[in-house]
Amino acid sequence: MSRFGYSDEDLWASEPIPEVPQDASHLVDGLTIEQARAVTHRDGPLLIVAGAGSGKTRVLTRRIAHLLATGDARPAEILAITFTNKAADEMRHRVVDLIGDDAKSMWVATFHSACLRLLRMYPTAVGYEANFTIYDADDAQGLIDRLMKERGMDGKTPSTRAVTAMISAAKNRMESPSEWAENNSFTPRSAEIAAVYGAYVSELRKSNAMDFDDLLLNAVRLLRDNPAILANLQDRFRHILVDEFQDTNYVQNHFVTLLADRYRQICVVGDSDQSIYRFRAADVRNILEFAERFPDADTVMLEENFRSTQNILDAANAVIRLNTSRHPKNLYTRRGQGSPIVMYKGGDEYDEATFITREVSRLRREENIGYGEMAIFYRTNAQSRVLEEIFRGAAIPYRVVSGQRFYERKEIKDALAYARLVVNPRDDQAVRRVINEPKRGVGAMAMAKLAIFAQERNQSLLDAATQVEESGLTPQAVRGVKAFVEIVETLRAMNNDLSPADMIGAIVEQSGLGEALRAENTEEARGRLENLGELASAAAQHQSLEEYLERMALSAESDHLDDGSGSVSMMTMHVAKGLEFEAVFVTGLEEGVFPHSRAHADPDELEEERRLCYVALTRAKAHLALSMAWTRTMWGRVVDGLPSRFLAEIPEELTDNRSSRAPLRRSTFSDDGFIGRTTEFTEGRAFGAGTPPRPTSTGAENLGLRPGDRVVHDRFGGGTVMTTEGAGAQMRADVNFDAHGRKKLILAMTPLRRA
DNA sequence: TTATGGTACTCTGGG
DNA sequence: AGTACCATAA
Repeated sequence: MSRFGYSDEDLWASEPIPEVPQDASHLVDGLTIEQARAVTHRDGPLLIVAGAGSGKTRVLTRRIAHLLATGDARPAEILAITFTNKAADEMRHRVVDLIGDDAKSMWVATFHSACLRLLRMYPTAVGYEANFTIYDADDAQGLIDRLMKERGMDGKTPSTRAVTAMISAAKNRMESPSEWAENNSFTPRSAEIAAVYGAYVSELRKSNAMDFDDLLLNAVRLLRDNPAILANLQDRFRHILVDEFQDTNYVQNHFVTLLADRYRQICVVGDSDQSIYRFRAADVRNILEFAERFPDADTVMLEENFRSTQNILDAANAVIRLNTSRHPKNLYTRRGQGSPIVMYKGGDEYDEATFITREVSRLRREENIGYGEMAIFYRTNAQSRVLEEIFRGAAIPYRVVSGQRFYERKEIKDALAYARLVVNPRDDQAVRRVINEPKRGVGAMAMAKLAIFAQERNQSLLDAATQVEESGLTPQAVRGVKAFVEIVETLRAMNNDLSPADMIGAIVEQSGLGEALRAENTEEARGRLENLGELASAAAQHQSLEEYLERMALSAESDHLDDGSGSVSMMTMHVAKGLEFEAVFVTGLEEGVFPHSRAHADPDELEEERRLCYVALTRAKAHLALSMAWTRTMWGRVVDGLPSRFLAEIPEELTDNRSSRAPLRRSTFSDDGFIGRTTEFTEGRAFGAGTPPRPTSTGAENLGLRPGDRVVHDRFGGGTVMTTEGAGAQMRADVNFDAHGRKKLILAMTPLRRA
């Protein structure tokens, strides 16, 4: 058994085939006819079109159990692919519950971890050493940024971000740098971008490292270019099941198709309406065209929803119906109409959050719904802060299910960078990360010189660093580099004798990270130390540092989420996919927030936002509330918002408008455009009853304002226009007020005149 | 040359 | 409200 925890013998271990197949009939108990068809279908490709809440996971797990119980498959012949580790774990547990421990030798994994496992078994077939490490998104972007700057690109146009995204997209389409250049000749600076892409690829190889995209890409290369290995794996994985197939991209589809090509025992499950990973190169066509790729495929449609009330389904259907590229479906439920969908339009995000705490308490009190059965969704992570603040104030237990991985915290990444060097001394990005962490006098200049020195000698950074005396660095820098080399070598020697947990401890102490944090003596530093302690305890569960490292690299924080535990869950709508809650709150339903402003100019993006909305709404079993805020602080500035189009798309008869008539928090009126007219709205007007509190225009949008113009605001006084955008009723201006700072205002709502 | 404090810029989304 | 980048002091 290798230190990575996988081996060939492991893969080929023979298993006894049950002499007498177990009785499998109980595995279709309680299923609908269509579900049972999906479970018992044999011989040939199968597409399961599974609407939201149609019992998809149940069908998948029953199908696997059924394959095993009937003796049609041995556990070792099954490869089941999901998108999250959490889904994989759950599926494995549920199958084990159904048919027992035999099932443990199945491969139930995410695309990334399945590919990684294969690559660890055959690294040399794709030109890697077995101890390759994984570059996370930060490492990748950092490397690309450096390569761009070396080529005189300043990282502005195109931005490092944009180039990183282009390279990732190219990899996911399996385009080489030269192919990319050909296909993108109209992209500004395409030749330079292609050069960066090419250099990026070779840097990764030189460092014996792969990025996330490489895991998929190299796995496909492994299969495509090594017929013997492919044949072996096809024999091994005779039964392939893929969950969330609508979110697969070109490489993933390729991977699955190669493996399934021989025996064609492939079952894919998905719902085109829930495809929300376009930004990750997911291609809905993979599911829409599955039947063309496998002409002998059978299709099962699961249209009965077992999760939500009809009101919730009607609302979700009303929104998704407006998309054009989809398989029309007709979701129905036998659960009855249910309670209406609650709508709330708050003055600002604090008011919105306060409404949610009130409603959470009411649901708990009157409907007897536990906190653990409630969830709050938002479009972007930044929106969680105010919600957390208000929940803390209301003393309601909550937890944020962060999309951010635990290991993205700085201290964790630093410790893991040392660990990566222990495993793979050629990991240059890890050297760059921690050679001066904690500070040992090796700054940017020293690092640049060391890199040139290494390049001249065609060595990795760490190898070059061992001969730093010859590099011509300043004495201070030489001392620092030598100390660093010493630390890494000590740690490498220790790795043979220490457990993973002790290794993390040794890393923290030997590197000086621990001491630096203790010296800081702040609350924050103590928190970071605690995180490092957590890292060590988590490592205790693993065989080796190597194995732990890769588990960390591919794990999301949401994977470690235990269920319920009596707290209200807060998460992005993307994280929410696949989950369900008794009560769901969807927040921030404002144009520009949700749908995100990025989608306004792009119909495809808008369709994706709509699918995201569909996903969010269909998470709710019994209670659904939608809310927005008329003003919201974003980027530290107060911004006016208009209700999301999604709100208007939901038929009014399904809803119950609970917008507050109570006097709003002062902050609502202290910072935005309609101050000074509050009496006009508060006297007898149903503010918040579903209409904007500003029936007429102030006329400020017709002043023809341009940057540099001086203006006077009823309350904020004099100011200078910085920028304007839009026109007519939608026209906004960014004004820098002499006494009140910068505000972003919708002019039609703003009591503003020329100075 | 490196460490540090102030200013600019950004916030989709995740393995 | 953070974080990245840049000018300035040590």
